[in-house]
Parts: sequence; C-alpha cells; structure tokens
Amino acid sequence: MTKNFNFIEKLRETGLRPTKQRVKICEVLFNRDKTFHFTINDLVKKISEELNEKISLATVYNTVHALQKKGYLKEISINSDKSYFDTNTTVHHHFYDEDTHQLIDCDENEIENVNVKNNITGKKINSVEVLVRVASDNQNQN
Amino acid sequence: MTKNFNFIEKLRETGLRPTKQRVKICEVLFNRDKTFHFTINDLVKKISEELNEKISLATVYNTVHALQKKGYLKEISINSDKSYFDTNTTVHHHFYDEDTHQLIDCDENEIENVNVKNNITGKKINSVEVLVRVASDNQNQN
DNA sequence: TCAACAGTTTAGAATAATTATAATTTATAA
DNA sequence: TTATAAATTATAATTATTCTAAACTGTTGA
Ligand SMILES: [Mn+2]
Ligand SMILES: [Mn+2]
Ligand SMILES: [Zn+2]
Ligand SMILES: [Zn+2]
Repeated sequence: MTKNFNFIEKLRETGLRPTKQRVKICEVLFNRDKTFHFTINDLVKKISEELNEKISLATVYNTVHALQKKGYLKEISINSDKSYFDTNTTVHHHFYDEDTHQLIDCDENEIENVNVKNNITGKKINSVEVLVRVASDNQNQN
Repeated sequence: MTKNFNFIEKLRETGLRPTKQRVKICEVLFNRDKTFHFTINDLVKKISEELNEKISLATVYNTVHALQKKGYLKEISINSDKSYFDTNTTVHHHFYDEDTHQLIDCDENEIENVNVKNNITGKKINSVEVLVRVASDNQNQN
C-alpha cells in the first residue's frame, strides 16, 4: 500500500471489506513516508491519538493479521514478549536499539549481500535477514 | 560450561549455590556435544525424560534465567510466542526451519563476515546476527 | 431500493507464556 | 550444629494473544 492513497479501493482489491475501522487503520499505518515498526499496543496508542473514534482491541488484532496475510505487513521477532510489525514487507535488515527498544531499517547499502554458502538439504531459503543490536556507548551491565 | 564437567564447582565459582535442581539442569543442558536450542517447555520435557526427580516449573525458569545472567545461556527470539535459549553463547548465525520450528547453528564458514558499513550515531554495535529462514521445497501457502 | 446474508466488530472470556508471592526447605558460614 | 540467606515450590497474578458468540454493517442481486 502506498502513501496518500484511497484505501477503500485498495482494500476492496485485496478482498477485504473497506470498513470504517480498516480504512482508519490503513491511514494510520500507510499514510507516512518512512517505514513504521510497531507493536499492537503502539498502534492502539497511535489510533487513539490520531483519531476520534476508538477501535476495539480485537479489531486491531484482526485487521493487522488480515493485512499481514495479504502481504501489506510483516511480522518481526526481536523480543519474545510481544510481536513487532513492519510496514516494510521486503526482505531487509534492522538495527535494534536495546536502550529504546526501537527497530530501524538498514539502508540497502549499509549491509552488503549476505552469502549463505551451505543450506540445509531439502530446504529452500525463504529469507536471509540481519539483526544488528546496538546500545549506548556507556554500557552499564548489572 | 563445558561438557562432562563437575557442575557443582562450576556453579559455585559463579556464585550460584549448587542445588540438586541446578546441577541436574546443568547436566541436561551442558553434558552434550552439540549446541542445544530449547524452549522452557522443551527443557521441562527433557528433564522428565532423562531424570527421575521432577523440578518445578518455577525453578526451571529461575535456573535458566540465572544461567543466562551468568552468561551460560543466550536468549534467541525468532518466534514471538515463546523464548528460545541457546547453549552456544557466542555471536553466531542460525537457520530456522519454519516447518519443524527447529533452530540450527550455522557453521563459522557457512556465512562470511557481515560488514555493517554505517552505524547509528552514538551507539555501539553489540552483535550482528543472521537468521536464515528455510522451509521445505514444496511450498504450500494458503 | 432494500432485504438477505456473509463478513466484521466487539466485549468479554479463555489460553498460554511468563513473572510474582509467600511459605517451606536447603545450603553454607560461623 | 545453628543461624541465616538463598533457593524451591505451589499457586496466584500478569500480559499478550486468541477465541466466542452476539450485534452490527457492507454488499449483492431481486
Ligand atoms: Mn524477554
Ligand atoms: Mn506468531
Ligand atoms: Zn523494517
Ligand atoms: Zn545457536
């Protein structure tokens, strides 16, 4: 989904009824310039900040999963206690800021092609992604 | 912790009292040749298979976290609904089999050094790890 | 246009992983 | 051996997520 778009048409095209809730969620997610990395909770917060209406938590889950299934969102796992989603659905690499718990896309040219020399027999490679964990310089472990 | 070891001494050295439960868990985890990737549930299952005594779930959680804090275990996130732990605590890469949900270490030479050209300013890189997602060749998406 | 029907929303219950609590037990230092 | 702090345990609490089932809405075709 591209920014500044008629999400009603876009949703209909992919077989999702363009309900009020879905259109609103799409606007929050896709009407932006940069990739958006979010948890369900982040999204719920954004919705209540940017919109008047409130959308039930179940609907936010339903819609995010529907959009993911249609290929408009991608799930990212960095932290096992909650799911992150990503409006950038391409195979790409991330920085993860361990201080702020923020995910940031790597630019194409920041990491060169990762070459996997041997694969597991009988399996095909679906994706090769790099996670770069960063933290502030003055480390204070306990 | 190395295999075939006196875990009583090893635990004491790191300031953990070598209780019966901890020693048993260490034996299950570290008396093996290959890296062990496991969920808490996997470990509980292994314990009840390989030992007579039963160890409470709370103690398994406590011990795994204690060992992790001391640097004998590493937490891996591939799937957001449960935590994986890894007896290989070095920075290394993984294959993740999306069919069987198995994590497998990459050999050193299977992926060459990943070069991160730009970093986020003010941050230091803690780790650079690759996740290769694989699945059986005959894909059946829905 | 508008009824019918499938698809969607919703509140709330259920589930599952994990963490907290608080009483009991154990390891160890004196 | 005893005192004390640390660890274990059963169980309750928490949190993210999914399920349920009733109410509601978007769409289709008469
Ligand atoms: Mn965690
Ligand atoms: Mn998942
Ligand atoms: Zn991203
Ligand atoms: Zn590993």
